[in-house]
Parts: sequence; structure tokens; C-alpha cells
Amino acid sequence: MPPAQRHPTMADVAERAGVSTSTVSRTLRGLSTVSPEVRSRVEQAARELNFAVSRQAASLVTGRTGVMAVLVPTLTSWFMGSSLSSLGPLLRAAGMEMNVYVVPDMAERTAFFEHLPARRNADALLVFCFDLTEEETERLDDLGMPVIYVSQHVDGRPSVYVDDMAGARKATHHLLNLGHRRIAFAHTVGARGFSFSSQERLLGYRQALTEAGIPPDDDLVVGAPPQDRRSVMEAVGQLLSLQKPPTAIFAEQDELAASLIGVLRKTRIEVPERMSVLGFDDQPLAEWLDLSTVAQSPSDIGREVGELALKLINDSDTDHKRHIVLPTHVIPRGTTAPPPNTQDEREGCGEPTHI
Amino acid sequence: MPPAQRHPTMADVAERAGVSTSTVSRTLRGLSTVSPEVRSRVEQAARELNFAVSRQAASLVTGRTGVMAVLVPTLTSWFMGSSLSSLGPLLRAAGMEMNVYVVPDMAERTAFFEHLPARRNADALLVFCFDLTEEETERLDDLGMPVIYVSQHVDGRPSVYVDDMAGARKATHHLLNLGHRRIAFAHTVGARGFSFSSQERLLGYRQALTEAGIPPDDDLVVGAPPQDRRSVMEAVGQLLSLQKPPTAIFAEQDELAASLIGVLRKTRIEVPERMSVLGFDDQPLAEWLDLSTVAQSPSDIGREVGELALKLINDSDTDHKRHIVLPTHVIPRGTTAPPPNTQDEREGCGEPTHI
DNA sequence: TTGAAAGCGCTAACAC
DNA sequence: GTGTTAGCGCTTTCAA
Repeated sequence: MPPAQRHPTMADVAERAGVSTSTVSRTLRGLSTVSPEVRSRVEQAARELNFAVSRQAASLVTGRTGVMAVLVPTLTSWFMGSSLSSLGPLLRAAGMEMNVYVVPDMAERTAFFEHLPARRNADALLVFCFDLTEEETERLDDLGMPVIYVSQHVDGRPSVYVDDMAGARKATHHLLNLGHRRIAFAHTVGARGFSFSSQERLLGYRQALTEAGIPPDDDLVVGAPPQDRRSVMEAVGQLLSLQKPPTAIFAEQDELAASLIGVLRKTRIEVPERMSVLGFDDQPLAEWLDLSTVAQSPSDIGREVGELALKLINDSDTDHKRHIVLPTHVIPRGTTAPPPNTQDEREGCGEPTHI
Repeated sequence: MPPAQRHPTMADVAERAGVSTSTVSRTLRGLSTVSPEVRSRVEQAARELNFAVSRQAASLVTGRTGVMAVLVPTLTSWFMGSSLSSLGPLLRAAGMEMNVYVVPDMAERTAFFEHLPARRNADALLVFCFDLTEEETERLDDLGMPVIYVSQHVDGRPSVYVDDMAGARKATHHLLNLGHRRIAFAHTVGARGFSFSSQERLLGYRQALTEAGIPPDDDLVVGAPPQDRRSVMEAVGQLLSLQKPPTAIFAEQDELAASLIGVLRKTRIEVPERMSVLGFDDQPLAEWLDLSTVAQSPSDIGREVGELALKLINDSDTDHKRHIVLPTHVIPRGTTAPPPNTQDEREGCGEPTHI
């Protein structure tokens, strides 16, 4: 290997500036115990040599890596993408790198928890959208660094999440206020790592119904993977073939709502005239489709979790059990409307459905 | 700070196993010059102490960081998410960490190129979807590590990208074959970091038209940010108010196609009966919407770029100027069909449009 | 305000 | 096969 020109070291800078490496170190870290004159000499030498401090060497001494480890189930979701897109620059501004561990399946997950590659190689770990077992959580406890959980409430550990339950309640109330009484809940199947939110949203839906004096009906709860058209069709078929079919569907995710709308319209069931559809997330998709939805802000989550993590790294006496819960709000758009025939609800005599 | 229990070091493991640190090092790196008996003793000691090698210390000696730096404009796109979701596990399998630099705007970009934080802190750099200036590219050249460009052809440097031009050509031919003669091209405005692909797709579109003996008409080329409904409506209005409006729109991205379809249907222009729409990407979105599109595989890109990078790190005599070009293919779905009135193309007397 | 010296935890020669 | 030794490039006492 034609030895790629060695990076200059502090010694090189020191020599060039006519000072010791200690002084170079002090200068570059902005310590004020350096005379202005020496400082500028050192800075110039560093610039001329295109010098950059080796984090490796520095962290060997300081015990700090300057790295934030981030554990995610996938990067192919609006939520993850948005969160990390706001987290990244925030960390950068704090002089930290962002080390992403993508753990898409059980095999990777097992390997991750076995080796804990982040150990000793990060100052804190952010766990996004995983539903960890008690055992896994405990394993992370003695990682020797702060661990913050995102989109997941873990007792006794710091976490950041949106108030999914309240959001789902508000969503359901929105539909109730429009006059709907038969409201279905559609949950996502197969989305990795979001089951905590999913459960909370179902709870919020149930709670809103109960508050309105409507007993939750399990027949109205269906599930499907949004990307699988056939499953979505089946779910829709299941709902429409009920004796008392719903007049509205609350989907726990915008993607699923989009998929439902696609299937409904294909089946000649107008949205929102004959069926209201409400999503959750407020992804860009929601605006394209004019989809009513519950907005949450993953970029706020990214910011909050980043700030909390930096605090925990810097002063270990920050409240370790802090939970940050972020709000949601309903955005009514074009896919929710009052139900048809609000006055005369007859049993089981809707028009034949074409599914 | 209540000194968080120190991580055990190799010395601790060595002591516990009754060997030297060199032996521990050799064992843990899987070098075969260790007797099976000693090996198991060391492994057990390491396990008991919950020991993990410090990359920092190791890399100080080896000169290798075990880190892959990845520069991206954003993480909130299907393309980036999918690419990195396949790249991540691949790197993990090779024992490398993935260090992501999110550089969303000019300020961050300037800062990145000024400090080059990846310098000395990674073994290779993957530059995703940026349209770098010559100056920036040169700055990366003397970063002292392999730099691979993704979704961007840079002369003389290794890169991986899909054949956007060929894809756009095929797409346009698909529409031509259906009988369309007035085909619009809609490009995305404001998407950070994809202008290389964008230009290539426009070229492919033009080329296909030319090949079919149809002179490209600049009036048929419009642009809009997919998430801005108003701009998309304007773009549609512009096309529909032409003397000879198009019968098909080729959108350079699925999101934009989705947005166009939303606007068209709202305007009571049936898709595909009165207007065909073709996208590019084949995101999950495309299937939900039954959108005809040109498929590319970002996860293949992630894999290819990962493998190339690992090769370049390991043997510097791998062809440094290698370009990997990946294929695309048209997926006809429900949003493309033959144009209306194929037989009698009259000028400027379509039905009044309701925009 | 600056420099000298002692490591941080590991790997790589080299000797045994 | 295994241990000894000498650093890798920094930061951090401690003296000056």
C-alpha cells in the first residue's frame, strides 16, 4: 500500500508554531490560558498543515468518545427520518458524531444485544421505537452510559415520546363530534418497532368511545400491513361485511390511511361521503391526499431527545428518570365528514358493497 | 460525578485469565495463534467481566477507525432511508460503525467542508446525493481516505448510481407506446441533493421524444415541490391551459406523481382516463396509489456502495475510478393508459378544465 | 502562560 | 504459542 500521506499530528503543529504539544492542545480546545499571540501562531500552523485532532487519541485520555449512539429498527420511515434529520445537526453543533445502528430483524437484534457494540464507543445511547424486553433494558442499564428511550415509556429510565393515547382520543372525538357512532380502528401489522405507540393509540380510541357511552366493539378493530394491498382489501371487506358496518375508520398511521382510501375508492366507496378516514402522523403524504390526521412532530422529538442526552452526558445529576411527553393535534382535512344518513340508522341495510 | 464504574480493560481480562494482554488481544481478534485452551479461558474471562475492546485505543495503534462516514443531505426521503437501511447492517457485519453526517442546508454544508469532521475519524466517506462543486470534491480528495459518491457521477472518482437517463427513456417510451404524443415532464423543486438525477431524467425524457421524432417542447416541462399543493396546482393549470395540453405527465419522483394525481382528481380530471401519470422510484406509495412508475432499488445501491467502500479500504489497489451503474425498469400499473381520442387529435378543443 | 513527563488502552514487533 | 516492550497521539498533572 503506497502509504497514504500520514495525517499531521499535534507534534507537527507544535514544531511549526514553535511551542509544545500541550500548548497546541490548549489552544485548539479553546482554553483561555493561552496568550493571544501564541494562540494565533498555533491556529495558523494548524490551518496550514490542515490539521485535525484525532478523536481516538483524545478520547483515550478524556474517556469521552464524542459519539452519540443511536439504535433504530429501520431508517425507512417518515418518523425515523424526520427525527434523525433534526437530531443530526443538533449533535453536530454540540461537536458530536452520530453513530447509527440499524437493527432490522431478530438476528441483528440478538447480535446487537450480545455484543453491545456501542459499549465504550459512545457517550450515550438513544433507543428509538423498540419494544425492548425487560432483559434487554437491563442489559442496557449497565452499558456505562446514559440510555434514553424514544417513543417508548420505560419505567425509571429517561424517555421522550408523544402522547399517543391523548392523540388517539382526540382523533376519535373528532369523528364522534362529526356524528359517527360506528368507528373502526385500523392498526398496522408488521411495522417494526412501533408497537408501543400502536397500543397506546388503541387505548386512546377505546377510551374516547367509552367516554361517549359507546361500548368498544372488537369487530371494528382490524389490522393490515399498509404496503400489502391485498391485506388492506381484506380488512376493508371485513369491516364492510359487518352487520353494522362502520362509517369511519381511524387508522393508526397515515400510510395505512392512504392505503385504506385507495382500496375504498377503488371499491367505489366515496371518501369522505360514505366513509370517513382519519390518519395519524401528518406526514407529507397526508397533505397530498388531503387526509385528515393527527399531527405529531418527530423533529421536535429529535430535538428533545438530543438535548436531554447532552444534558445527561454533561451533568450526571440531571434527573435520570425524566420523561418528556410531546403533544399532538388533530388536523381536519378532506377525508372526514359527517356520516351518511345520520338520522335513520337502520340495521344491516346499506347498499351492497362492491368488494 | 460519582465515577461511573470504570470499564474493564484488557489488563483486567488478562489478569483474570492468567495471561498477557497480547494474548487477550490476539484471542479477541480471532487470530489463530492462540491455543484452544487459552482461548476459551480468555473468552470466558472477557464474558464475565463484560469486556469490550475500546476502538479508540485500538485505532490509535492500527490507524484504522472502524468507522464509515456517511454524508447525506437529509434522512427524510425514501431513497436515503432505504439505502442506509441496507448499508447499515452490511457495515455492521463487517465490524464497522456507521457515522452519519446530516447536512441539510448551506450553513451546515459550509461548516462541514471547513472542518471536515470526518477527517481522521473514519476509514472512508460515502457522499450521498450531493451535487458538489469542483472545489468541494477536491477538498474531499485530500481527506486521506477513500471517498465514494452515490447518485452522482464524478469523473475520476468511484461512484454508484442508477441509470437515471435510461430509466427516464424507458418511461417515456412506455407512454409513447401507449399512444401519447404530448407528454409533459414534471420535475421536483427544492429537493435537496437530487439535482444530478433530476437532470439525467430530463435528458432521458428528451432523448426518447427525439428518438420518436417528437421535438421536445419546453412548455411541457414544469416544476413544483411535491409537498406544496398550491404549486402543484399551478403547474397542472399551466399544462392544462396550453393550446395543446399533454395527455400524460412523467413525474421525476413518485411523490410528485402522487401530488399531481391528487390535484388532477380534485379537478375532476380522471387518471388515467383523461391523463396518464407516471412516476419514478417505485416507493411503497406507488403501490398504494396503483401508480405506474420506474423502479429503482436504493437498497441495492446501499449494498453496492458498502461493498465497494470496504474493498477500497482493504486493498487500495482496487480500481479507484470504478463506476457502478444500476438498472431500472418500468412498472406499469393503473395510472397509465392510452390517451383519450387517440384517433382524432383536434387542436385546443378539449373540454373546459375546472382548475 | 508554558513545557516536561506520564500515561490513557491497545497492537505489533520481537524474543523466547 | 506466549510474553515483553515500545509506542500510537493525545490530555493532564505538575513545575517552572
